Amino acid sequence: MKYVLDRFADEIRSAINTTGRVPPDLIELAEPKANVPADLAFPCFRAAKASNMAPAQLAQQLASAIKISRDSLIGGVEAAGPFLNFTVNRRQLAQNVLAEVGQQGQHFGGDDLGQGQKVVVEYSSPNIARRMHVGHIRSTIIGQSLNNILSFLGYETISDNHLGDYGKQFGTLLAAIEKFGRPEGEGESILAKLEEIYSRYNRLLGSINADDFDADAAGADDTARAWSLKLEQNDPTARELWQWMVQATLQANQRNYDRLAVRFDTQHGESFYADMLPSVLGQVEEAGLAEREAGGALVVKGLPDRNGKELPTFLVQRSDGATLYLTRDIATIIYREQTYHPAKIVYAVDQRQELHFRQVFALTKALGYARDIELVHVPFGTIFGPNGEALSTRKGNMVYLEALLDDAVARAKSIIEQKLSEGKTDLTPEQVAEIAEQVGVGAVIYNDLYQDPKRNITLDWERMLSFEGNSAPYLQYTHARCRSILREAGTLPATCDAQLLEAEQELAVLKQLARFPEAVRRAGGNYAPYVIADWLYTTAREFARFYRDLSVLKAATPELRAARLQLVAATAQALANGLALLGIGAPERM
RNA sequence: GCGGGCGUAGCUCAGUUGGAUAGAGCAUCCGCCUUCUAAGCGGAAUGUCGUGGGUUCGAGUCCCGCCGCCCGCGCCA
Repeated sequence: MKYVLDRFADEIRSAINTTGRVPPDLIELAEPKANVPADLAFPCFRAAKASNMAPAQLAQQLASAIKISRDSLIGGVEAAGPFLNFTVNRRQLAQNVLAEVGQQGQHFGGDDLGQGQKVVVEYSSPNIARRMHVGHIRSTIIGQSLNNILSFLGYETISDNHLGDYGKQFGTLLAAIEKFGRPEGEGESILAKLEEIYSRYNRLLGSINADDFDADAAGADDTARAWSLKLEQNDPTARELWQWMVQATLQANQRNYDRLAVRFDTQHGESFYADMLPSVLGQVEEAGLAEREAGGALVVKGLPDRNGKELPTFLVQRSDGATLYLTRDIATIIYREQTYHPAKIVYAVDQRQELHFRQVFALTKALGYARDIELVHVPFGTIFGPNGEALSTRKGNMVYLEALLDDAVARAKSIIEQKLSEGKTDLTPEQVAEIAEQVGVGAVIYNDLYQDPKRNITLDWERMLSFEGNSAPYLQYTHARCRSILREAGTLPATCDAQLLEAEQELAVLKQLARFPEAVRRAGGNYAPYVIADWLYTTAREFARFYRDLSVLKAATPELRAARLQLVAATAQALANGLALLGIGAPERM
């Protein structure tokens, strides 16, 4: 899809090309630094070298050779040393941007580049019978945003919550329920109780490490093993209890998902693929990719990754015959290939799984599957406690998602109430509650999306719940200010003369709006929601300057007022679109 | 040991396939609410871009070495 800045760049390339002085493959455009009074530049170094000329000389020649028609998007061209600088035609830009936002509304910024292609996005993936904690927040928030962005780019996305509902911890859980009784309650409290009896049972086994399942339960407890076996053999009692745990977990998590605007198309847990495992193992062995060791384990050695590097040895089957999650991940890819035929499968999963995914992807491809599927692991860093210490249930410093959201919302509420008492805003109690929810939750989401996901995060409550500067509330506030002006104005004029928007502040906002589509494409291409966050923040700042200097409602003429109102409406729309891609709400007032 | 990630202002981070004077927020200091919401705006101050080489017209960005921090490397997920 071509937006106004795309056409602007096309026109420039074509104009340079028409001069016949630059080979087409050397026409590369770059965005000038902020201090340069130009919108797009052609650095002439390479082209000059090719034609044995000084760069500045070529720039000069090109500048005089290029002719600009009256209705062109190019407003001007000028040589600045070795750079050929182009400025956009302000009037054309204003008209085009306002028309694009006006016509496309909530679709402005979207694209059709993913048309006809499916993408499976796997994220969140919490464990059954456990509360969602900081470890799941990132996957959930980043994954949902990626899903939104890819969908906005025209891909048909299938969001999948790959629940941890399989594995040996369920034997222990069933044994724990048998011993301590089935917990009662509602929502997360029931999960908290399950965690409690689980770790109590683990302590019985002599394990204190209940947090990351590395307890070596071998030989420790026959009961847990027996339950594990029963579950695998579809024993009715075991199945019923397991089913109940799954349901209780889904129900509790759903509340968090609703608050975070997280939606799944499917929630197939690992157990969903259980039937496929024997076949996968058979294929691995048949293909000669793995060796059966004396103990019975099936081991893959020396498998090259996509760069030809040898991967460390890994197991696809334990010596006791059980499968591993790597095996299940392969089955999952095969299922997705056969069911959806996706162009990509995107995993929003912890950075520490990097090797795991290289192994999964390599073995899957080696088996002949997913040949046409781009398998993408989008890794993110770890969240540490305020002092940089690791968070764990064991240490008692774990941060749970629901509590975190509640904290943020409470904080937002008290700030709104303060504004109310200062007479700075006027809201009903219902509105206060609703806005506090959007603002508080938005702050938490934004804290996770405003930077490159690869970075680790050290929790800092002050910053996380900061409502100033580069934060979700600031963006929401800017949106609310726009809406406030539009409310005061009453009806929005149907048409306006966009050419009246000639002030620098207006132009800066218009340019920023025009950059949104490219920001969305870059966010999608790099699996980087922070690109959207960056764009939102810059847009809000530009709008704040406009807001400070130029009155909309008291504009000098009715025509100018109408044009500015359209600009405000477009800004509000674009901000709302960007926030939606991050999963953040845009309240009408604050 | 091998592999992955990170290193930019006191703190938290941006910095497109190499391009023009390295940018924000927070914190600090100084200003701005009779005027569309001050969750805002303006100004001041803050940098051997971890380090040493190399590539070239040009390197925070690419290549190599080194240092520091985090993580991963068969029977957990």
